[in-house]
Amino acid sequence: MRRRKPYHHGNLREALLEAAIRLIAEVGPAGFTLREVARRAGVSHNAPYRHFRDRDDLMAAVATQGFRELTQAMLHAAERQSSCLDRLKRAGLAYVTFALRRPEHFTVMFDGPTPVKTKHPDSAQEADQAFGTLLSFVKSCQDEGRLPSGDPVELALLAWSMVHGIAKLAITERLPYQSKADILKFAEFVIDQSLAARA
Amino acid sequence: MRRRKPYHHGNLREALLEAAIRLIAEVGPAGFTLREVARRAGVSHNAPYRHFRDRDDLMAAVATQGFRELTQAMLHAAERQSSCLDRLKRAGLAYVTFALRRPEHFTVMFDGPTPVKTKHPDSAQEADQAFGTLLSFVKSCQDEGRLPSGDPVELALLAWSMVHGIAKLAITERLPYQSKADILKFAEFVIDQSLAARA
DNA sequence: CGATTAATGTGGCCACTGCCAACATTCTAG
DNA sequence: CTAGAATGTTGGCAGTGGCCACATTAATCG
Repeated sequence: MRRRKPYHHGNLREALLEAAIRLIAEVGPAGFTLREVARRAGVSHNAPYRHFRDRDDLMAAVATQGFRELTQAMLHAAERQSSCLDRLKRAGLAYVTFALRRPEHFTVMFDGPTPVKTKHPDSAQEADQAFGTLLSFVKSCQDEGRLPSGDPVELALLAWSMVHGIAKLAITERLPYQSKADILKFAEFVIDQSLAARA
Repeated sequence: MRRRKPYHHGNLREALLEAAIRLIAEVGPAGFTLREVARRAGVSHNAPYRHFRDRDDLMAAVATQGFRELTQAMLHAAERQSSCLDRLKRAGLAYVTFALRRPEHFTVMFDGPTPVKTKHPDSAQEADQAFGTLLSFVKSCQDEGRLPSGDPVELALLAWSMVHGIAKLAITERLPYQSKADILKFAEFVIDQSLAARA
């Protein structure tokens, strides 16, 4: 759409998104401020309104990007795994890894009560795609008879709840593990337990 | 401490807490405002500062109360269960039920990045007690040989992650279930799967 | 080309917030 | 009964989100 320096600033929208992400990383989603974002992008406090309806709209854009990255991370992690169960496991670990690497993204993606979902279809669609990725791994395991047949959605939701719980507790520092490595080890333990049960 | 009508207002602290909880229930933790709480309690916008250091301190008080209620709910649910596994299962379901009944409390309790934990020891202590309750159920199952021996903390964290993930996804409306009954049915399915695996 | 029009960025404004300081009132001790 | 502590009030400041009217630049079309 905008290949060459398009308008006044250049490409403000992208710049604002970047600035927003960095700001959230510094002060958290709560301390996040539209005006500070504008400041960092070097524009007036009102410029962002030309690209985002309001504060929440910018947040939703951050979330959208986060979901895309999450989907990619899961797909990438599952590559080159010969066993379908391994693919599922790797995807789950990638989910937790993503949360640890981008805790602010993760928070924005999942803490919004759901205004994001109703008023920002882009975000919702990317979220569905992320879940769809997990779901496809579950289905392929069922096809190979490595998971019990039954509602694949229910099983995928089980897996999702699992890794989501771990991720959320981890980034809010509720788990008694210090390093990311320890957290991932715990995640692996949990996933192995769940998968071993029905292998 | 304060049995008889103590001071000017009566007992402002309690009134503020109640007003805060109702306000959060209406507008969510984000839209929550100290001044609005004061308004609802019928006092000036600065009165709350005599009872709470700042906004976060009030939030922490809400969280503290939430953790207490959560602990009670789990203990109560586990009563009169003859099997230790049933106690564990009931406690887990009570965790999800609590989240569904008091989503605002739950959000305040677990969404804070962790300023709550460091600056508000009361809240942290009540949170530990809630986890301790879960842990005790796990331990008693191990003692009876109904759960594999091993680090009980690790198993309790597994259980916690599980129900926490379900609860969080449920109250942010990420699960494709409409009624609380359906959500609880799903939670039961998940718990049964996990427990059946190692019975 | 040149002028019109839409897209983008700016400064000013309002209501609101959290929090601080100074002051007023009421309770409790001595 | 009085001094001092506890509680509540008024006023103020800096900062925010979001609206408006205005300025400036880019894209389009005669």
